[in-house]
Amino acid sequence: MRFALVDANNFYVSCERLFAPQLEGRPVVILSNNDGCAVSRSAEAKALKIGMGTPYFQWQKLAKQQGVVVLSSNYALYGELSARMMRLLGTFSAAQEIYSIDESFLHIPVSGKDALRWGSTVRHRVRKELGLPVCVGIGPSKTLAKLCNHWAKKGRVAEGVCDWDSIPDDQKVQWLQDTPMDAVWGVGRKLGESLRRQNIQQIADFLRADPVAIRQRYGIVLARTQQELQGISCLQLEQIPQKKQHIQCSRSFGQAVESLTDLEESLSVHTQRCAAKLRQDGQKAQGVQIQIRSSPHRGRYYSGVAFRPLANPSNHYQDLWQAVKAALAEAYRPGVRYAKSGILLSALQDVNMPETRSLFIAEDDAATPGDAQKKALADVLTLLKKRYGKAAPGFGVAGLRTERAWSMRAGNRSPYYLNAWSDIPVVGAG
DNA sequence: TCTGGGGTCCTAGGACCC
DNA sequence: TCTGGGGTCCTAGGACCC
Repeated sequence: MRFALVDANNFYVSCERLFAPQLEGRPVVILSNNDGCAVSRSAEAKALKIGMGTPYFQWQKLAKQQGVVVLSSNYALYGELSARMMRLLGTFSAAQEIYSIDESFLHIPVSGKDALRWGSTVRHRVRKELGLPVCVGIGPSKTLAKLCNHWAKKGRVAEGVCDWDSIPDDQKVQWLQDTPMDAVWGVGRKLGESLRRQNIQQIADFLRADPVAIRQRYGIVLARTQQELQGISCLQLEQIPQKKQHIQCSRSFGQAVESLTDLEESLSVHTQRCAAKLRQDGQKAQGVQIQIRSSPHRGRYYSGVAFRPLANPSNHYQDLWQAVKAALAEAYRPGVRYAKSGILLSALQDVNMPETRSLFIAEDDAATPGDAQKKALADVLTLLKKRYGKAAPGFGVAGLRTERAWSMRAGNRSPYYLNAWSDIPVVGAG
């Protein structure tokens, strides 16, 4: 069995260019939430040495001088285009794993040298039907498919398709000799540094290293990576998305806040998003953790974390909110300039599994709404959300004010081309 | 002035048990 | 002076991914 990894080229930038063709050939950078750091860069922007994940203020001047187009991120747009791309990719193979917003692993449905032609077809159809540029890496393991995709993106092969089995042997030796370890899937900055200290610089060094020593020093994960690079497949395609073990929602504030009220508002919004994610995943939570913290980059750092178990497993806002409020009271310290708040739901369980309920809470207490009523209300709110988006009603302290001190900054967001009639471009309107 | 968000997995260390 | 061994469970923190 061989694997393909199909990965879009600077996906967010490519999405923006679809609707703004004048951005072709120009340096373009997409910023993270709050216009914080660079998360997607066109080839031209990479050439200007604007690093992935670097804070905007560090290269703002350069961007201005060089005429870089800087955009806030528009996740509604990227999400919709991602869904279309994944649907199309799914038609090329019986087995697909959606690995990230812009990547899919696929089983290759053809054998031998036909793989190259198959990859080329995939690439051309995605380009033609969706307008998105992608590269295809093909190999006998997921890690080698990833590596070949990396080489394809670096332009080492013609046509953006790189097949491990089609690389001439002498070339393979050469590439393994000149590709550094941190290009490998699963090897980041720290591991890369540590390996370098062990005199393992390039992939070829790593392939020569003693597997027992690797297993002992670095653990099972890297030992597996070594096997995968040798063409022994250890990682299977995960076609059915696993249920999540944690669900979290957090956001940095547009500007620092100090008041309990502001923190409550933001946490209430996170609680509603978390509850929606939980129901979407078909799960209930048994515990809630909140975190409020100041900026780690300035002044004295404060991080307040508090946990509350839920009396009964739940996926309803009303129950979660009780726990969140209690946790907030514990974690809050006055006088701190808070930069971020977040919620983490843990001990999740399938809604269909039998649950252990509290002995001490009367199930038929008429004073509190029962689960059926909460569910009915949640369903209605979900529908309204779908129809009216941000304008839909929500619970409690959230949604009272539309302009909040803590709202995100998004100075230059593109229109919702695919989600709002009013934002659809009109051909010929200039 | 200004530094994202949401996941996973692994390991170390402490509490506790017999 | 000298203070066991082996197991489980939980949590915190680190590293990685995109």
